[in-house]
Amino acid sequence: MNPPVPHSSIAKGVTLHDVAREAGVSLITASRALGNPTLVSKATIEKVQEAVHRIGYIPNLLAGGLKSRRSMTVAGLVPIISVPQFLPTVQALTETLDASGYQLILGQSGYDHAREEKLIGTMMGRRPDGLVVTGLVHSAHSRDQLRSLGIPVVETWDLSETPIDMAVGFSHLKVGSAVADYFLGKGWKRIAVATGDDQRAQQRRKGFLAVVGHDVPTAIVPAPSSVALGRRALGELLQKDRRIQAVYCSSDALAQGVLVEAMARGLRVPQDLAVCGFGDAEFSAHLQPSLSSVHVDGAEIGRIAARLILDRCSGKPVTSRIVDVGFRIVERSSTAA
Amino acid sequence: MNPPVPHSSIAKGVTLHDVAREAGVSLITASRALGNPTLVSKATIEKVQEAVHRIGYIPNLLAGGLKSRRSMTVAGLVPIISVPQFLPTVQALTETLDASGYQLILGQSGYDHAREEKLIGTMMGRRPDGLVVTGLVHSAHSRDQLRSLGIPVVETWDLSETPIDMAVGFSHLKVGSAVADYFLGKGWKRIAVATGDDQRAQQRRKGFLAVVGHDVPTAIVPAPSSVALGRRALGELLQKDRRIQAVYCSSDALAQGVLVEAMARGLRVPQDLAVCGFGDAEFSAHLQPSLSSVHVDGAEIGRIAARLILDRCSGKPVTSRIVDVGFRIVERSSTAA
DNA sequence: CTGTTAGCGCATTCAC
DNA sequence: GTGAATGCGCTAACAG
Repeated sequence: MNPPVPHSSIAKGVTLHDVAREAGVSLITASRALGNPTLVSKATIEKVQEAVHRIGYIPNLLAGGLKSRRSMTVAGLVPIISVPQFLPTVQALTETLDASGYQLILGQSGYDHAREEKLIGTMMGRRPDGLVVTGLVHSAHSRDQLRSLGIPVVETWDLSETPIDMAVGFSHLKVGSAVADYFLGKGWKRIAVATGDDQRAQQRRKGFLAVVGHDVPTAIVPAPSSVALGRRALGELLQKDRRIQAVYCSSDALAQGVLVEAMARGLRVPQDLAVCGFGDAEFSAHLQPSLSSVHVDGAEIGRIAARLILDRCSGKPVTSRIVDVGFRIVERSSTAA
Repeated sequence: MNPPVPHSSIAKGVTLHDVAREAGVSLITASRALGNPTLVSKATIEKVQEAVHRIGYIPNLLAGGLKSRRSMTVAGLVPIISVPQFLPTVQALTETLDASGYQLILGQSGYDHAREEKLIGTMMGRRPDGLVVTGLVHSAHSRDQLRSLGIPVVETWDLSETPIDMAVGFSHLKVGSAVADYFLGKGWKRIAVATGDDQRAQQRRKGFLAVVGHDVPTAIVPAPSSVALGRRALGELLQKDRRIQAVYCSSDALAQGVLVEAMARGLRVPQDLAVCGFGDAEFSAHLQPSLSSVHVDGAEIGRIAARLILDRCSGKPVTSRIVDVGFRIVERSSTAA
C-alpha cells in the first residue's frame, strides 16, 4: 500500500515543524496535507509526504489529541484477558477499531470491583473516545462518572435494563432457563449445577433454577474456571447426590473437567451422566464424548460494540442502543440421550 | 484504598486549573501535590486532594505526557490475541505494567508483515514508553525505526542473535531438536510433523529435522492452528505414509486434532501412534489420552518483559538484555510408550 | 516549600 | 489554497 520508504535516518525528535521546513510550507499546511488533504493542493501534498518519508516523521498523536479532543483510542476492560469466552470479542474489537484508525487500550479488572473503579479512573485519564466493558460496570461511582463524562460506553456480554449508555449482549437469565427447559424436556429429574462465582454465571444459574422450580445440588468454584476445578466440582456434587443424571456447567472448561472426572469414576456420558457447558469453545466439539454447550457469537459482540462506538464518535445517530445477539444450545453427544 | 468519593457532579472539562483554584493554591503546586507529593506540605496535599474529589478531577495523561515525554503506556504487539500461547504473556504483561501505573496498548499484526509495519508506525505515534512484541519484528524498516527511536523494545517468545534491543524467550530450534531426541530415544523411526506455517513453528521443525537427519512426512497448516486443522493434518500425513509411529505437532490444538482423528480411524495412542504437542495448554493434561507437550512459562515471559521495560524507563541498568526462559518436555500418555 | 515562566506538538480558530 | 496567531492541559525549569 505505502510506497517503499527510502533509507532515512529516522531521528528521535522529528516534529511537524521539521516537515514543514523541509517541504517549504507552513506548519499548518503540513498539518492539513496529512490530516485533511482535501484542503491542500496536490503538489503541496506530495512535497509534504516526500519530506515526511525523508526525515522519518511520526505524527505525535498525543499532541494532536490534546488539541482536537479526539485521542483515537478506545478503552477496553475485561475481567481477565485469558478467559477464552471474551477472546473473540477482544479480537473483533481490536480489528474493527484498527480498521478505522483507533487503538484499544486494554485493562484487566481481575473480577475485583475496587480495582475496576480505579482502573476506569486511570483509563479515563487517557481521554479515550469510548469505553467497551465486558460485563457491566459494577461500581456505582464509575457508572456516575462515565455518565457525566458523556463518552460512548458499551457494556457487553450482558443486557441491563439500565445500561450506562449502550449494551450488546444477551440475557444470561434466559440462557439458564433455556438449558433448564432442555434438561426437563429430556426427562432428567436429578439435576445439578457447577458454576463459577462471577455475576453472569450466577445469573444463568438463577434462570436455571427459576425453571426447575427448586434448588439443586450446586458446586461453586472461583472464577476463572478451569478443567481442574470442574473435576473437583463433580466430586463435590456426587457427594451431595450420588445419583445425579445431568450437570449444567457455567463454562466449557468446567464441563470438560466434569467429563473427565465422570470417566475417571466409570460413569458413562451421557447414559449415566449428561453434561452441558457454556461458551462453545473450539475444543468442545472435539472432546470424547463431544460436549453440548451454549453458543454465543463473541466476535459479533465485539464488532457491534466497535461499530456503536465508532458511529457515536462520528456523530452518526445510533438507532438501537441495546442489541441482543441471542444464543443457541448446541446439542452434542454429552446430552444426546 | 481510596476514600469514598462524596457525591460530586463530575463535570466534563475539569482541569488541574480548577483544582488549583478550588484548593487556593497555584497550578504547579496542585500538580506536585498529585504527582510528586514529597515536594509539598501535608496540609497542602490534603487541600488539593479534597478539591480533586469534590469537583471530580481526572488528570489528563495526554497533556502530562506531552510535556513530560512519558506517556505511561507500553505498546504490545501480538499476531492474534486469541492464540492461546500468548495469552499468559499478555496477561502477565498487563498486570505487571498496571502495578506500576502503565497501560498496555494492544495491536494485532495478524501474521502479516506489511500490517505489522503499519501498526508499529501508528503505535509509535502514541509515544509509548516501550514496546513488547511477541515474536520478532519482521519488517527491516520497523527495526531501523525502533532502533533509532531509542525506546525500549522487548522481543519475546523467541531469541535472536541480534535483537532490536532486548529479548525474552527460548530457542525454537532447540525445542525441535529436543523433541526429536526424545522421539529417537523412544526408538520411533517413522516420524511425521504437523505444523503451522508461522516462523516460530517452522524453526521448531527445522530443529527437529536437524536431529532426525532427513526429511519426514510433513503437513503444513495456516496459522493460527486449530483442532479441525489437526484432524485434517493427520489425514494428509497418513496418505503420505500409512505407517507413521509418531507425530510432532506445532501446537496443542493441532495435537488434539491429531488425537481425535487417530481415534476416529481406530488407531491406538500411543501404541499405534504417539503424539506430542507444543505449548502445554491447560486442557492437554485432561485429554484422553493425556497429551505430551512442550511447556513454556508464558506468564514469566510477560513478567520479565514488563520488568525490562520498566527498569529501562526508570533508568535502572539492565544487566541481561537477552533472557532465555527455557522449556521442558512434559511426558504424558500420548507418548508414554 | 511554593510560585512564575515557558513551552511540549499539534489543530482550531481566524485572517488573507 | 495558504498562513499567523492562539491555546489544548500539563510539567520542567528555574526562581523566590
